[in-house]
Amino acid sequence: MTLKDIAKEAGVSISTVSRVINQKGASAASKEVQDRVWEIVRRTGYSPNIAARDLKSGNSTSAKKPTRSIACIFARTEDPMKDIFFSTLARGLEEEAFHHNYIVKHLITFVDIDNPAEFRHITGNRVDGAAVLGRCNRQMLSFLKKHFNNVVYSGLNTINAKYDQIICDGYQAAGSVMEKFFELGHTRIAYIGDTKEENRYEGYCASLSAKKIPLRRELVVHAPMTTEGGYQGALRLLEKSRDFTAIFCSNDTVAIGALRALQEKGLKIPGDVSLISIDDIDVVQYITPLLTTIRIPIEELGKMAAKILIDRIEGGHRLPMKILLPFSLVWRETCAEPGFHKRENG
Amino acid sequence: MTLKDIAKEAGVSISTVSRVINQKGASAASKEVQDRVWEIVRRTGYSPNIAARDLKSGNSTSAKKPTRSIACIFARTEDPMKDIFFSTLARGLEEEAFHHNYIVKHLITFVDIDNPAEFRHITGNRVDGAAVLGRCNRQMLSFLKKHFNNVVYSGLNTINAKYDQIICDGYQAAGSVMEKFFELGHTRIAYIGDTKEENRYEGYCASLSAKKIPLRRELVVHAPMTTEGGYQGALRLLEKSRDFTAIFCSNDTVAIGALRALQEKGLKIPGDVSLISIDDIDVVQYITPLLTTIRIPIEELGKMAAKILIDRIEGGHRLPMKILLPFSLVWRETCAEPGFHKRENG
DNA sequence: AACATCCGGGAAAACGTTTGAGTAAATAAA
DNA sequence: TTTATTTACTCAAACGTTTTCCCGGATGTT
Repeated sequence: MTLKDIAKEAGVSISTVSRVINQKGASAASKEVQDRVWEIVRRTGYSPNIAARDLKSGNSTSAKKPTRSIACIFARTEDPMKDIFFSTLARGLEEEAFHHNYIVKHLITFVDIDNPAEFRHITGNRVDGAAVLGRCNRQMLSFLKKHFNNVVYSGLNTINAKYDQIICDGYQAAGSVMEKFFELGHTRIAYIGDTKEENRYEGYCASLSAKKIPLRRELVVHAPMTTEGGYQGALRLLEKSRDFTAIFCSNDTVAIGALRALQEKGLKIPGDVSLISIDDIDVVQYITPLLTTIRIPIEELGKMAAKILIDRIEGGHRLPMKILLPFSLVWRETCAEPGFHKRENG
Repeated sequence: MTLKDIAKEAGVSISTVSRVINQKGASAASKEVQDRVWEIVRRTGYSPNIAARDLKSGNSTSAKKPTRSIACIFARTEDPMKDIFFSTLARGLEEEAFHHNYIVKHLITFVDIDNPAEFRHITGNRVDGAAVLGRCNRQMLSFLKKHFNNVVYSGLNTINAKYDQIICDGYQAAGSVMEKFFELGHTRIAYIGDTKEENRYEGYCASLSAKKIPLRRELVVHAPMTTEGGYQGALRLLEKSRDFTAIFCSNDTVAIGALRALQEKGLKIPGDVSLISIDDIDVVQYITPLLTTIRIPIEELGKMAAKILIDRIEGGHRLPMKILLPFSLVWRETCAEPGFHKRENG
């Protein structure tokens, strides 16, 4: 079904049909013609060819007419638990976008964010801007910038200063975690999580070095930031060394996995080992023991990302901006002073 | 940047540029011309206008040329925990689709699945078919059918037989839950969850009636299927009556919320009340007590949905098919015989 | 020498819209 | 009555591709 078909059937010109459908101005068409056209539209289930429409109205080129839609890009992990973080972020984004009358298109890369095939997938979309969530390398970023023009990053890592970024600083958050550990008297602190291009790991290292505590390789295990990663990571850690009183997990998901491994090995949390992580995703309130973690205002991060992206799209600002949202440690049950258990029992 | 611009700059015709870029056959162009064109393409960062391309190649109309992409449609809830179910389903879908060299576009409706504005959002996409997840009314379904032609539903509810559906029967699952309760000696069984157009509630009612147990209105509470819904639902249930020994929660998310409410009110699970739910989402293995629940093969559901949808797209079958995947009760810690505690202690 | 074949390349017709310019009739203003 | 204005349309030109048909020349075959 095309406008031509409708026009023929209604006995009017294509332009008339187009104008009826798009309600252009007052002198659209007579009531009679309008009714005839709409009847056909409804009966045949006609819906306009968006490619043609976009092509004509310039929606397809660089940035003539806005689409009032933004892309939300992130890489799907293999871990449902980890998706909670992204879901929450995405919800914030959607909510704020909706509030501005924007639509968000979810461009979820499946296999690999570096995969050129994924690029094609992403390129296929026409949006006014893109928000990229979680993790993103320079290559991807510059690609997105070139293609979508307006880009904002949201997550825990600081990225190249030429992009808008709304972040909760993982480096500083890690610092807070370590400081809390130090404050409680811990010095032998292990790390489980990603160690590559990861703010949080850098924060861990920096905190140790600021305290003149040497970094012990046997206390850091590189693991994917998933429950399985946390589980296996903790197991590997225990194999390498037991000489630690605290573990810093790079996120809640890792912590949840690690917790399970530790418990299976008969360790008491926080009796034998204290544990702090980062994120405060929704589920941590329902697991036992309740995770002591750094609260990231995830939904706010998403909302702010939408706000900044839309502001940029609409020309509100031109200079790249970096917005920092605050975090806070929420004290729950997985953390105590070293030797806490013994003293309590003795 | 358009083909015309490149053509002008390279001193060749538009057709030649197009051919070079699309690598058509052997007689594309001389090495010399190819190099010249590619140089300009790279330098200017040209990328083809997809609207024009789609329009021309018929990708925009009904179903001439396949896009090798499918839509994944579901309604975003306000609860991150509930999203786990959909994430898992979506991952299965993505994985299988990827395996068939299809791309999945995520069309997440935000506000309301019945909202016409959402329809526009969805209509904007060109895909070969659509998989709709979780919940879906007839109106939406027929709309999708009309627009996307190939539609498959996946979830726990049986839908109109004229659509492909790959489901895990919530009605029967509810029956299994109730049977288990009966087997353990429970007769006063409460229900928390959605009661409208919901298989699971129907299963609850049917099981009671099969056992000649009258349905007691004070033991069923209608609640949104979220943690908050489960929490509030359990609270309301306790206000209305305490005369029950077991609760059937319509999904894990509700169960997790309910569990919290019950524990806050000082009830022992499973000592004072037994609890069974449905889904077996990933997190239930990490909460305390471990949920006894019906295991739905969520990821399989997604995979099968992709498989069937793609088969239909490629003309593999024409008749609507209903595929049932098996479920199984996984026994964990929230369920026991009534009076279990007393006997154990005495 | 005559013929077919192949190869690099061009002209132009679509694809389904939107929209500015134009027109004939009806109505309003002079 | 004539002239302006509105109403209700139609025509046709774009938008940026892809693709079919064409052509001139080089090469190969009788």
